[in-house]
Amino acid sequence: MASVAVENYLKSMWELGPADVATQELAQHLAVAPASATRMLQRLSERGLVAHTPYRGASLTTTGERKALAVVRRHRLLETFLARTLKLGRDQLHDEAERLEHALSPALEAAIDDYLGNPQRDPHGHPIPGPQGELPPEGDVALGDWPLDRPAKVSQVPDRDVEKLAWLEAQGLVPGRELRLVARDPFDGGVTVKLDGKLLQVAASVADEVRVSGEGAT
Amino acid sequence: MASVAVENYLKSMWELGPADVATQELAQHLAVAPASATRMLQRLSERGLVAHTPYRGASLTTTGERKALAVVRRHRLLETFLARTLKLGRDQLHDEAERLEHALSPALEAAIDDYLGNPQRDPHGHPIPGPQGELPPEGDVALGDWPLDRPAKVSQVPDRDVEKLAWLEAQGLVPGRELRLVARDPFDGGVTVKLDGKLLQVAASVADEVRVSGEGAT
DNA sequence: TATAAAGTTTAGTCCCAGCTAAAACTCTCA
DNA sequence: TGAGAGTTTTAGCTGGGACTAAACTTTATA
Ligand SMILES: [Mn+2]
Ligand SMILES: [Mn+2]
Ligand SMILES: [Mn+2]
Ligand SMILES: [Mn+2]
Repeated sequence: MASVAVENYLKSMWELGPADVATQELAQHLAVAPASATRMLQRLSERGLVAHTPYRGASLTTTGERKALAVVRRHRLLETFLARTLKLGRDQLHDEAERLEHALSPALEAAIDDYLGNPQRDPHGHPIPGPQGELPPEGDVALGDWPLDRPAKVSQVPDRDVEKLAWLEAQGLVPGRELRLVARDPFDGGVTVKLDGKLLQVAASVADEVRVSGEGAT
Repeated sequence: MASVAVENYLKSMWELGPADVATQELAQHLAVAPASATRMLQRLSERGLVAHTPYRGASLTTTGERKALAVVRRHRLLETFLARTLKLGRDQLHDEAERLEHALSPALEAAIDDYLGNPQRDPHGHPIPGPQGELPPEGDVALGDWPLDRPAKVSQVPDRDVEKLAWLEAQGLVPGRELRLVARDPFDGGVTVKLDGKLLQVAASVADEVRVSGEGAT
């Protein structure tokens, strides 16, 4: 029903939301000219998928969000499926899923979900929306915001940025890994963590994209 | 590089070739108006993928055939992959592969090929072209053309027609199955086969789409 | 508070790929 | 051989989705 372009716009809107998204931000995220984003927002608004206030920004309607979550679900199921079957590394998953997500029938989506045993998270630790878009509130917190000395477990790593992902992988900072914060740079938000007895400097830009939780941490 | 539409046209040209393909035949195969097929043939001709003689028909150039075989390879690898991992039935494979085949990167194609152990045939028994489009000549022969009483093994079944496929499956007429021809209708080309001691009437339209070979048949 | 800068939308084009209707071609057969 | 039937191409239109340049709003700054 929805074209590849429409699905991509909706997914971007969801990723940048839920607050009003600026035309320019959306355009940048999709590597498209601002004028193109405006045109599309008008079409999406026409179709009731987006609420657009000219010059002010746009946000997903309930219908739009439901469709966006369907794309996110397919994306994350595919990442999980490719990792499980083909043993692809975390840094190879995103780009493949980015294209395949638009070619998955409901039947195949269900078959994959079934095969994987209804997984709750993808290999980056991102939660997988349910068949109707259900997404339980998760208590994960940005690494930079975790209190000092409290044991934590890595729950989410970024999926888009292959550079960061490779570095995290090399340092062993992957979902499931336990660590503690030993220091926080008060200016730029960078942190020093201890994992496996070793100290590691994590830049603010990276710490922003890694999420942790206290669940199951010793 | 090539759009979904272009890839589909090339694949259809290959399936209908190698002789000159009529505009109408191509259009029908793609469920498109003849005028649309003409337009596309002109564009493909412009790009050197097709040799088109107005009012006479068109055929793939070497470059065009190479690209077509790349699509066929992805299609058949995907069918094999989905069957192996998700245990999808032979009748569920084609439609899914039809869309996914356009979203497969060279890296993922290679990973799947590797995972499957470089399969030579897909679940319908169709040969899978190699990475460079290599397709060894195969000696399989239409079921209707097989001599009487000589043992044969089913090597290929159709993939597009879910009806026929379901019937074949129900009768046990699947790749690998051994059988003998016991009679041939001289008028319409239908045949009677014996498999597992039981006799079975096979209509000409079905017998045309099933291929057999003598290899490994007792 | 006026004006400049930044952000957004409109206007005008382009390409792709589909459609219908009309014109052109080819083939067959009387 | 020359209609008429069938096939193919051309002509003209549509919609999706991209672009640049120009116009318009909003926001920031002097
Ligand atoms: Mn991803
Ligand atoms: Mn992910
Ligand atoms: Mn197929
Ligand atoms: Mn097949």
